[in-house]
Amino acid sequence: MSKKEKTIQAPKGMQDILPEDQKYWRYVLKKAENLLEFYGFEKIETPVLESTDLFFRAVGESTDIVQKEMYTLRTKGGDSLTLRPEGTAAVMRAYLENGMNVKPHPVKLYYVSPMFRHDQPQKGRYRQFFQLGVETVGDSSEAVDAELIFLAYKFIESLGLKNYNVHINSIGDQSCRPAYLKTLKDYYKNRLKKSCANCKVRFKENILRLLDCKEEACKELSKETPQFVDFLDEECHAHFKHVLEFLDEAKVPYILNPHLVRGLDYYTRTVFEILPEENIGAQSTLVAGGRYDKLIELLGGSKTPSSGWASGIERIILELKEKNISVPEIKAKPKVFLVQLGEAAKRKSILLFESFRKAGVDTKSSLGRDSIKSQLRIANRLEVKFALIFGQKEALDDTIILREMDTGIQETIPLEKIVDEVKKRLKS
RNA sequence: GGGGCUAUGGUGAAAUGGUUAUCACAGCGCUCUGUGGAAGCGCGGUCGUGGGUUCAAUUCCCACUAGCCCCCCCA
Repeated sequence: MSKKEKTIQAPKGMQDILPEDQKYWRYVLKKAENLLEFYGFEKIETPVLESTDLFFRAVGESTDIVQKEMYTLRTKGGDSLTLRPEGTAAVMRAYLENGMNVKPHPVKLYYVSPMFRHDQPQKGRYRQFFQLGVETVGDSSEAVDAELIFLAYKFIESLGLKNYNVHINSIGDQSCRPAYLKTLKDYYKNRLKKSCANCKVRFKENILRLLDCKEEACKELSKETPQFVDFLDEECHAHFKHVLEFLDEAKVPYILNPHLVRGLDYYTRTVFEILPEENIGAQSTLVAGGRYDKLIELLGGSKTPSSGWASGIERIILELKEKNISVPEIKAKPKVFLVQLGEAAKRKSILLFESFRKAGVDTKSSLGRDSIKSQLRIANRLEVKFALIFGQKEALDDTIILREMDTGIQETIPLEKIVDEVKKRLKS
């Protein structure tokens, strides 16, 4: 008695994308591609693994992503590599490494790639998930931010999703942020005992994060918080103002959200998210992004102000399904089914089938089956228009029976004419 | 890292502390090596894993694992 082997499951939080779901993926990717290519973005792929150091430097050591969510492994040679938790850092590394800084700027790039974060899986959140990322590198203009936000919004809209808002804020830059952080510190100093344990840590490590804490007590506190807009220096303020003016012009609905900050350290100035009107929980964010003027310098490049966003594909697809948005089917229904009987016919069937492929006629067959009954049953289930019956007799005298499935009318046709005959009848 | 719910053929469900675990759908095979949509019959589960309670566990208890969901956080 042989024992059955235990079956193996996919790792926690990782899922198969099954054939029946492919139509959603193709739909979303096609929409994104069409839109972005038109706007001059070029596709880039980077390795799944990067030096761990890249994310330490780019994403920030104090962030949750780096502190507790990275899949890090050591190579036999002793290097520390990490499955990328996000795309921007890797793409900027590729930008520098491949000398894209000599290209005309801005360099506009996009990618659709799997990202990996070791956190608790739940709705719309997986340990391996695909991100569509879009980056405009080397342009500090407010128009770039506005265009990116516009594109993000158009992307959502083009999918058929309605009632989404852009939430937007500015978190300043190196010159004005310190003053704001100091004010924030002063504000919280006396009130810290009212806030949650996490926020007490954040107070020391990343005080900006106090603003978007979801704890009730902290929410209360942050209502009264001095707002960053009032502390932006002249340049940042003008930049932000102009972004908003562009958005007004482009008719992108936005909501100023002074509590919007980002979980990654590299952001400066503009930050934004796209959320459904009815649900503003963290995991319903469909797109998030912002400007990162200092990132490339952090990675050893020269001053290259840039901006971008990312969108979780699984989340988008979940949303499409929830909103009952229909997407086109991928596979056309086959038109013809080839039924074969007997060894000789079966052998000849291979090339016959191929001649239908060459002629562009969508054909199916089941060479493994022998009985005419079971083959016709499949033909029927596939709802083909014609069945071709190719038996011993036909194989011998080079003919084939063409059966119209609806009527059951059959006709014997010379083998060399069958492809043309089927094509002709499919047209009429 | 914390919490809630769940785990029975491929799928969806049922029942049960005690011979052979039930049903529907799907799959495959046969009735049917020359004609489909129908019908009939058959095949397929060591009841997630490990331990405990018990004469006896798929059933009760515990742990683990996984799934779903929530907090945290992110896309």
